[in-house]
Amino acid sequence: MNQKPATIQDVARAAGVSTATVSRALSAPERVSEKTREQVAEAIRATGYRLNKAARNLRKQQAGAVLVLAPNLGNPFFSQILAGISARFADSDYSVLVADTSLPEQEGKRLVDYFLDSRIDGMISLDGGLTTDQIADFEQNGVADRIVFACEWVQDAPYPSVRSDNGHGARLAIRHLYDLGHRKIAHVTGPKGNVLTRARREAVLAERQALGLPMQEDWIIRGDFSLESGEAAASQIAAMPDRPTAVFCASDMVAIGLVSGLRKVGLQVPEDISVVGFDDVEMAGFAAPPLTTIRQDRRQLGTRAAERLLHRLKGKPVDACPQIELVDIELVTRASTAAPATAPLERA
Amino acid sequence: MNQKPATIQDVARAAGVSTATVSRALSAPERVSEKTREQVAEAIRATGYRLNKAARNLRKQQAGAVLVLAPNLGNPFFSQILAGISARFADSDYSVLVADTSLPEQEGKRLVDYFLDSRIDGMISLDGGLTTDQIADFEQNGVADRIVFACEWVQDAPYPSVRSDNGHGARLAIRHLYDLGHRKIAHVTGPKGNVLTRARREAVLAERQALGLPMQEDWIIRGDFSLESGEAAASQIAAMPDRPTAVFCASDMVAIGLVSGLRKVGLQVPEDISVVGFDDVEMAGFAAPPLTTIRQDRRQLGTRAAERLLHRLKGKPVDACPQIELVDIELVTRASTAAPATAPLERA
DNA sequence: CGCGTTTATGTAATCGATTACATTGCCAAT
DNA sequence: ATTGGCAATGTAATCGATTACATAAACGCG
Repeated sequence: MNQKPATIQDVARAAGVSTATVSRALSAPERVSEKTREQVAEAIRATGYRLNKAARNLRKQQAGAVLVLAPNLGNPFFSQILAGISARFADSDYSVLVADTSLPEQEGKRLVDYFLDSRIDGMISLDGGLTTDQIADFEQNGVADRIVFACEWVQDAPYPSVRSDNGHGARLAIRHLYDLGHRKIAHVTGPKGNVLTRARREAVLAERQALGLPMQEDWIIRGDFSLESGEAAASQIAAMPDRPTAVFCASDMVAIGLVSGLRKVGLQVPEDISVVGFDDVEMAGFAAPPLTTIRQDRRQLGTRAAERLLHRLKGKPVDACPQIELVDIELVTRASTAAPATAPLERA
Repeated sequence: MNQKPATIQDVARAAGVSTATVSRALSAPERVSEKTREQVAEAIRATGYRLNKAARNLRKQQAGAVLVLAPNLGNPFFSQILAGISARFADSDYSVLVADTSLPEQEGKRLVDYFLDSRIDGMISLDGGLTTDQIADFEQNGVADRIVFACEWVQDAPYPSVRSDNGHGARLAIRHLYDLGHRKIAHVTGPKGNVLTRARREAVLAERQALGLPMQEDWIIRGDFSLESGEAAASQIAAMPDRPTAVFCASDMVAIGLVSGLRKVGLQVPEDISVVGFDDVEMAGFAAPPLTTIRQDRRQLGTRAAERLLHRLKGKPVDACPQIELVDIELVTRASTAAPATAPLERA
């Protein structure tokens, strides 16, 4: 019952036509007559034919797959974007491959090898931290125009990217805290060298300046988007002589870690300190207290990047779309922010 | 500067040998002489040759890829497993493809088509909820022996699976609560029909019985692993005339949602109710209060399933390994569980 | 009617590897 | 010297599609 799968030859024989006609009936139906088309359709049904993608790919000199490069698949933030990408490619002729740049197994490998081995036709990178070597590899091998960035991007490199308006998000956060009455606002950043870290930090600084808020060196605290770094930031903040009344975190994970850490040192959120996150991961609304945050539409980041890559792969002119596509971002107000407690002085 | 990539023909010419020899030098070095091997190596260096996987795959009648089927990529629980799988395949000749069964785009498609289109050689399913139609498809097309389940599995189907010892986990949870002094223990389950739901529920029932604990119909509450279902369970529990003093949840997400919901109705964890989760996602340790839970080694679930599939694909005898591989599980005690408050009666 | 054009289809080369089978040369055993 | 065996390599078929080019039939038009 388990024969060899039918090939296009078998179909051709069954339909009484040539393989060329079968191929055409499949990929360019308007080029064969109504009658033949039906015969072929019938023959396909009869034989249970399925096109062999490996054969097609070889002949068409393509790979039929795209790679999604994530800095850390274990992070739910990225998997949502992946889901969006996956959705967009689901009904295309491309398979979606994934690779994790944080994996030690990947260390030795050059990314461009995926292209050179004809395993992929294009790539969406969620990792803006590619090395200059890697970038150079892409240029040299002429695959640079089949790469799109989502969420993160590479500074000063000519790759199209789909991203959230990080500056706007950061400004919304600061503005929200300001409107609540906060003046002493700290910021826990992302990891060093990260483009998001930079975009958000710059916007925080600019907005604080614009609002005439006090700036203190140690109110900018280095984090790395992780829960742990948020918790670490909590002890730093608790130890400050001139303690901020609010903290804007570069990610929800940091914010949740921070809240957890603050609680451990006896500080309540939002009574003692207000906290704003970034991303609006599912968990944010269920944290204690529910987290005020900046929502990124992660799924849309994914689908739009996928869309963009598909265009590229179809050979659409490179300049048909803007290099940078911004996805809307919004403030979600929950219980982790409130007006600051009246200052001790005034209370006395 | 951007020539056509070198083929095996180019290498053969450069090395002054035939393509067959080049191929052998690459895939079976011991079959060519030392000298030739070096010539070929040199020619490869000189030409910058890279093997074309599409061509190899066509000839070898394989796809060079495996599919990971996830019920929901957006769920951090699955992405960790995916990371494990990805790691194991990183230095193999297989690419890792992902698909999300929750995607509406996938609806119409038959899973077996991935095999029939020669897009994949094997599959790891994290979804135990495949329909009997899908299973039948696999059998009929002779691909059933290239499928491995991880984490979840299909009841009564002969697929190998790597899973946690769910029963043991559930017993650990109940036992832990019992040891703290709890007697009225509720359980929020997973979704209907899910194998994990069943395994954990059965173990809960059995253990409660073994310990001689009171059983009440409504102390088994249907959930679906999600934050929302945990929150919903909270209101149900709050409304119970005879309220349990502890709840064991089928997932951490449920537990976190439950804690959040309980807080909203004025119940404190662990003072009023103790809560135990399942999975030990990163977040668990940072929840408020930090969550006592059953840790699953998700990464290992992934790597071991990958390992298993690789064996299958290498044509190793099907029965060389046990059908079911269990991964260790452990209780992680944190602050969401404590001894129950003294009963009102005794207190009076 | 005759010629150019269009439409439908067939023939066969092609993509780049692997591998069955053939060939060659060498060495040892008889 | 002959023969058998083995090691190293070459020749060419093969995987299953796509597509350039060729061909044949049908059609239009003066």
